[in-house]
Formats: sequence, C-alpha cells, structure tokens
Amino acid sequence: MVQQVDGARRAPLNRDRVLRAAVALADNAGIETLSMRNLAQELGVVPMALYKHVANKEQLLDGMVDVVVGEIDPPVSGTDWKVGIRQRILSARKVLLQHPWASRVIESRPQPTPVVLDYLNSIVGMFRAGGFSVDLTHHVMHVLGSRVWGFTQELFPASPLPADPEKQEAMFHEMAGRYPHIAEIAMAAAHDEASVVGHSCDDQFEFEFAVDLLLDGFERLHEQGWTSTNRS
Amino acid sequence: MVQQVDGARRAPLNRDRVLRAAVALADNAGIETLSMRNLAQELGVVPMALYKHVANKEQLLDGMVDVVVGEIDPPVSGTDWKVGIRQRILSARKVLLQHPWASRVIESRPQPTPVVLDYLNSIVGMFRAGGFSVDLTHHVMHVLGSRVWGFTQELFPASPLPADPEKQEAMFHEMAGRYPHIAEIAMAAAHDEASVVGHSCDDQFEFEFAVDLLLDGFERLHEQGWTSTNRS
DNA sequence: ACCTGAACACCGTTCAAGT
DNA sequence: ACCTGAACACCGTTCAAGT
Repeated sequence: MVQQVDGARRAPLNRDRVLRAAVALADNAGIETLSMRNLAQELGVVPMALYKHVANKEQLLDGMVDVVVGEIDPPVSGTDWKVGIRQRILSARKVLLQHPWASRVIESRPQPTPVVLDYLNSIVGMFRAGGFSVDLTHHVMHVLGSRVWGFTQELFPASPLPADPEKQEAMFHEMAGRYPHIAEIAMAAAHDEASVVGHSCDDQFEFEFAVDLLLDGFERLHEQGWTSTNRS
Repeated sequence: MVQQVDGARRAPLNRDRVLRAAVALADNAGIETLSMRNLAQELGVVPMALYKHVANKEQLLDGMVDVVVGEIDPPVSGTDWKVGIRQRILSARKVLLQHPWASRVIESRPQPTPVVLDYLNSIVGMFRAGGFSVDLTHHVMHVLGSRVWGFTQELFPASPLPADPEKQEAMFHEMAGRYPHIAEIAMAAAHDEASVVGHSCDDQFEFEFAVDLLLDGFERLHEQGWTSTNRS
C-alpha cells in the first residue's frame, strides 16, 4: 500500500488519461520535454506502466494527434464548398495554435490514424459536394498540403531580437547589406505594426491570404472544367 | 602511432569533410542513423574529435543543410520572373530528391544560416526584378512556403502495401467503406498508372501542378495591381 | 596546448524476477 | 497473471586526466 506517493487517490490509468496528460505536458513544458519517463512521473506512475496503454512512443504521438484533431469543429452543413472548407481550415488553425507542438508532430507521423483519415475524408467530401471532379479534387488536396491542418511552413521563424537596441541596429544593417531583398520586405512589414525583422508578420493574415489565393485558384479551375488531360 | 586503425592515411579532419561525411551517412543509412558517435566512427575518429569542427549536433545539421542548398542551380539570368523562379524551384526539388532527409531537416532548423538566407534573398530578388511590389512579394513568399525548397508536405505518405493481394483487397474494401472520398480519389489516380492506394501519385506532377497554380495566382494579383490596402 | 577516455544525465524499451 | 525494478543499448555533451 505504498503506491500513492502524493497521498491523493489517483483515478486508474487508461489510454485517454495518458493521452490527455501527454497533450497537457507538451502544451505546458514543450514537446522536447515529453518523454515516456517524464510523462510517467507526471502521472505518478512507473514508466513501464504506460506501456499497458500505448504500445510505444510512436503510438503515444499518434494518440496525441488524434486528441488535437478531435478538437477541430465539425463541418458546417448547408454552406458553399468554399466558405465551408475555409471555415473548417480556420478552425483547424485555431486548434493548432493552442498546441504549438502539434504541427510538427502531425508532419512526423509516418502513417495516418483513422481519426486523421476521417478529417481528410471529410474535406475531400466537401470538394466533391461542391461539384469538383474526382480528378481535380485529388490535385487540389495535394496543393493544399499541410494547410488543411491550419499551418504553413514558416520560412523565417520568428527569432527573438537582441534586447540591446544598438545590437538590433547592427543586426539590421548587416541584413540590409547581405540580404537586401529580404531586408526590404521585412522593413515594409515592420512598418505596418511598429515591429522589426522576425516579428513583423501577421501570421493570421498570411495564412488567410494563402488559403484564399488557393481556394480562388481552385474555383477558377473548377469553373473552367479543368481535367488532367485538358490542362488549361 | 596507433591512431590509424584501418591502415589508410586519413586526410586531416576539417569542417567540410565532417559535413560531407554527415550528408553521405544520412543519404546512405538514413537520418535516424546519423549520430555524433556513428559519424565519428565513419570518419575513423573519436566522437569528441568532431566537436573541434562543429559546436554541437545542431550546427552539424545546419552545415548539412548548407551543403544541400549549395547544390541548387544558380539563377538563370535573362528570363521572365515566372520561368526563372519555376526553374530555380524545380532545381531545388531535384536536389532535395537526392537527399530525402533534407526537407525534414530544413524544416527543423530554428534559425536560417547565411547560405539559406542567400537562397531566399535571391528568390525574393527575382520577384522584385519581375516588377512585384515589396508588399506583394512579401506575401507570395509566405504562400510559397516550403515549396521554395522543392517539397510539399505529403498528406498521404506512401505506405508499403501488404504483398499478399488478398490482404490488399481487404484493405481496399475497408478504405472504401470508412473513407469513401479518399478511396475515390485514390482509385482514380491508381487508374492512370496500374498502381494502388498510397503508391498512386505522380509526385512530380503534383508538385508542378501546385507551383504553377501558385505562380499563376501570383501573376494575376501582380497584373491586377494588388496591394494589401486594396484587396481584390 | 591539445587530445581523448571516462563519465554524466539522459533516452525508449526489454526482460526477468518478484508478488 | 500482473506489475515493475533493473538492465540494455543507445544518445549528446562535459570534464578532467593524460600526453
């Protein structure tokens, strides 16, 4: 009778509790802190106890992705394909922003889980319901890529700037000298919001801009009756 | 005089030799096999000897990315922005396909190296030379995202099918039942090339389709005189 | 001053011993 | 039959001892 170290009676471990604890740990402490050992400790359990509920760490990560994907809003029925898909993707984005580790983990999964396939299947279905051909739907899904999950690969990850304004200035000058074109667009963006290189982008605007450009492109191809043999 | 275990006189270690050996090891044995210890062994050297040439494993990965990015063709001068950028990106793709680990490693870098910034700077410069506004260039770079490196996030990673054709059939039926829309597009693609779910996509076609859709969209915005305050 | 073996603080997971 | 401590086979990196 020494199994409860911290006095509180613990609910019996199950897969769901393990996954939720893993998500919480990744949210709070970062994905790099998530180890089977740390997770076990968090749950007041010996590391090997986890292996009763998840086969290994890979399955743990799969399960964590399922938890996150489960938070995405269900499709809104009775809407145009374009606004419906747009809403769904922006809902996915909202969820992803609450779990900053999730985009990276989604990308790392070698095999999609049923939950992931369900989500993708429903998005595919929304294009089909909007009248898209099987062929075109296939290709636009590829074009959407990871954006169906609400994220974009960041080309210029936001890097914390040196606090010292003098060093900031030096850094900026070096940028402008070596990478004039990058400096130019960074400058222009910074203008908008009293900000500087690296902190300058309104990520939500960039994301919506990209999604809308893609959806508009898809619409145009659809209206033109695009087929893979009749490439216009 | 016992330092040369394998008899052959080894060239003195330097950063370049370390990076090239790391790239070769990742190419041949997979990125998961690349450890400081394995790399050292490959070079006939004690693990700690590597730390004279790279500060740590993160810097090693940065250096490996630089080697790969260095293989991308320089810009072809005297062309239209659209074909120039298209060529450059397809060249990047060719390089990336020779180093399957590289896309994942590029994505994982928290800070871009000078070599990476040079490449991005040159792409930005190609848009600017094509007459794109600073503003529009900024946003289209975000839309391009990881595609400037020649890769797309795969939504359905090619999964090896069970060799047993009976199991294949069972798998297919389950797919068609649970994920009818996915099954439908997978089926259609498979039709084209006597292939099956998961092996069905012509990745090069999908990539070029996406890049062309994006470049066409960019061109349209440019011609329409798009600005972020005058969103059409 | 340079080089490097041993050690440290971790991993995920196996396995056999204990209940 | 179930549970779990110790052990295994790894990591990246520090550090002190050896030359």
